[in-house]
Amino acid sequence: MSRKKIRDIRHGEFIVAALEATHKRGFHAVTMSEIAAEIGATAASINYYFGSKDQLMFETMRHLLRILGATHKQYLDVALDPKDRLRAIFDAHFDPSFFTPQHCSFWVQFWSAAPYSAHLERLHRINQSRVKSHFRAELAPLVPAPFRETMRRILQSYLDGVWLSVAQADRDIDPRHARQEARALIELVLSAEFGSSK
Amino acid sequence: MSRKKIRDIRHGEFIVAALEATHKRGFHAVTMSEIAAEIGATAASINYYFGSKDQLMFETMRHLLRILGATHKQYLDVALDPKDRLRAIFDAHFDPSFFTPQHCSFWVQFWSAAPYSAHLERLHRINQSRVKSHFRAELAPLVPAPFRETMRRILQSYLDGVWLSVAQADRDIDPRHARQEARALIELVLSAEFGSSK
DNA sequence: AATCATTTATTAAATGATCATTTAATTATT
DNA sequence: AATAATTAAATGATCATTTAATAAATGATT
Repeated sequence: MSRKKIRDIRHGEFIVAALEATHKRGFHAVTMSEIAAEIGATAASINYYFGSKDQLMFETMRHLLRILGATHKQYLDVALDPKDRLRAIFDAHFDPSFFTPQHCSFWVQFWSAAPYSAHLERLHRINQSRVKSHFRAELAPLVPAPFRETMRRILQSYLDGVWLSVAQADRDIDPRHARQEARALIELVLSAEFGSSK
Repeated sequence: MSRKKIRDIRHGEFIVAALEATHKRGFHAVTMSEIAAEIGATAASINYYFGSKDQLMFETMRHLLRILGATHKQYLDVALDPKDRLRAIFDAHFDPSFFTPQHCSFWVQFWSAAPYSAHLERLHRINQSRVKSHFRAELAPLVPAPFRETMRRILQSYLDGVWLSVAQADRDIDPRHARQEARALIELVLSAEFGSSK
């Protein structure tokens, strides 16, 4: 049980450190030493555990993706109807454990760095299409096919835009408020009169 | 008339070069030499004209902000009613001259860099509040006060989200399509039954 | 026009700073 | 004793920026 302990502990600690230090100094500006200092360690130890700075950033992003996926799953499991399932996507993204300046900030910087790194881009693509196909699936019973893609893009762009704004706000954001507005948008989208339906 | 010519020509050339090179290599990764090479010049000449790399990036962003502001103004000038004026904001952001991978890409990277540079943040804040107050003004005659801010945030987040997606798409985006979807969202927002109105 | 002095543009090479990464040694665990 | 964890110091690469020199344009004076 204690065979892998230290390695796993450090792994987690450095990921938290990377999130915190990156939020403070920026994805590119942040140095190995700053990240290490966050937990009173030294730059060399990051390489001991992760091999390189890029790998650490990669693992940190993967960590966020895992949290997001798991949180989403939790909400899905208790969703009762299609509308609930659609809400679950937003609820996951706006979960208090996730909807923080640190996370949104790292995420936005990851977005902007992804096109320039094969590894990051792969992660980004995987998540993007995961979210996309969930949106499509949940919208299917709610919106007629001809309007579905437009509605999906509206919802998905909105979602990204909200994270962007949190990454840039100094003030802390209230997750409940974000959810409330997301629900308003969902109502709007679903209340639309899609030509044929009226 | 030819007193300032060379200086002005180079100024413009280097800004175009910065946009192009940044799109290719990324905001932070791009080097002075790469930018200069874009127009067959040398890194030192950038400092001759701009003083520093930071200044060049700053001026490049200011250039984009000016274009956006001017384009918006053009659309406003021909808008006939409140709904047209609201559309003008989207039309400007999705103008073919502006809605390109280069521009959106630079813009997204600027967003992510802004919180870490006093200069950039100032630019960002100025533009953000300019757009915000336009949205507010145009929505005023169209949406009852209690819902206005929510609708504004929905529209503005959507707008940012679309640019984000363009920055990440390899394929070229069709400005007409973007406008069409923006109009769909506007219709949605304006067709909402705001409690009291029905 | 022609000459030369002055200012403006441009560059190649030098400078110096900053980092990620490596290495080689030290300390802690098992 | 053997392995794992940690670090201080060395290495080497990459850049932005400076410097010092050269080339090009300008313009004043014959």
